[in-house]
Amino acid sequence: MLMKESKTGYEIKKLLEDVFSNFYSSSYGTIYPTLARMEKEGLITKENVQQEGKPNKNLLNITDKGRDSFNAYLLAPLEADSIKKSDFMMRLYFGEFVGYDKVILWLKQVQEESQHKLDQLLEQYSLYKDEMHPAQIICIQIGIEEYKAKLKIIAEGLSNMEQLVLTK
Amino acid sequence: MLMKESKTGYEIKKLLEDVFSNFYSSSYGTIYPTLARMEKEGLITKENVQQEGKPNKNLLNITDKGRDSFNAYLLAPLEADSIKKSDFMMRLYFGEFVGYDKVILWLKQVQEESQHKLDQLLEQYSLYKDEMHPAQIICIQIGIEEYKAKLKIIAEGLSNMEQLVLTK
DNA sequence: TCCGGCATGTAATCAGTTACATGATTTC
DNA sequence: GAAATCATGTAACTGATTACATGCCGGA
Repeated sequence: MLMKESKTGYEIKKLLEDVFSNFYSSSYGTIYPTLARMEKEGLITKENVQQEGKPNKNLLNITDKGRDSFNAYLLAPLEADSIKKSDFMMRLYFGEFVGYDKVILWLKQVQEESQHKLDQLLEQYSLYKDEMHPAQIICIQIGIEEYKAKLKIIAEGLSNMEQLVLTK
Repeated sequence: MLMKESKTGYEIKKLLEDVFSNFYSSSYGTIYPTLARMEKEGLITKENVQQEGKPNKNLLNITDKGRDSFNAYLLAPLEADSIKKSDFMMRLYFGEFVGYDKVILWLKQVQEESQHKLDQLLEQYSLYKDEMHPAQIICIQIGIEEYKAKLKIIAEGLSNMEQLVLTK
């Protein structure tokens, strides 16, 4: 994230919560210790910047060693994705042990959340697609289409379930 | 998993690797300690079964207290999904720092893996769909359609990328 | 002969979250 | 007056992975 311009830990956190939130998670408890380790290893340097009305900040700059390390990472073999643990999917799997009404509730809840996530991605896409690299476009499109697919099945499942409730 | 019939820790592990692998991960290092804790809490009982030619096994049975606990879980609010960390998506996001050829390599690799996962899900679906509960069908269909969506974008992305390589 | 399957379990390690502490400023 | 934003960081805890130990059987 520092390849193009320097950032603070706080800004990195916001980026992770925003664009990266679809395939990465984090918290201050990992970010700041990692940053400290990276400084110790000479991958980044900290530059203290005084501010008025706001707390001082540490602007992080990437070093040449840091650039080398990042490039080496990009050339290294792809790491396997870690599985997303989904309580929703788990419950669907055990849906036979609850009533249809409960399953419908779960579906509606996840439908709403997924729609919200999709809307966010679509907005990001329309805002930035002109300045995005082709690979980034693929990245965001995968997110978009995965949510659309999920929402499609949820909608179909809901109408089937609601039919089942009526005919019972 | 014990609601319908008793199982061993080993069988639970296999199930987690198989059907549940799309939305849950695990290892012996979590399974056996969890099982031990559940026995201590009175949610399950262990029944030692002698076997010939094979090591003895501990058949796990759910208790009434265990059933109550499971039902209480199903009635409790849905827990948020934990994010899937994806090295592939992360690299796509930073694709501008490598050549198109490298991005194409990543895409092809994930294409193959995803196709394999999709084939597995489709096979499971065709084998068991007649005996599956409607909610389970939704669960497996979400997995199937998500992989299809991912593969669709990867295929589109690949042909765009290959075009870009040629015209450069 | 070696590998995979059956079967249970532990120990060391690593990674991650949550909650806190601090404190000024701006917005509702 | 409360809450959110800016901003950095730590400590305690929880959770998970990895690798190992054990050992027999059947098949390539």
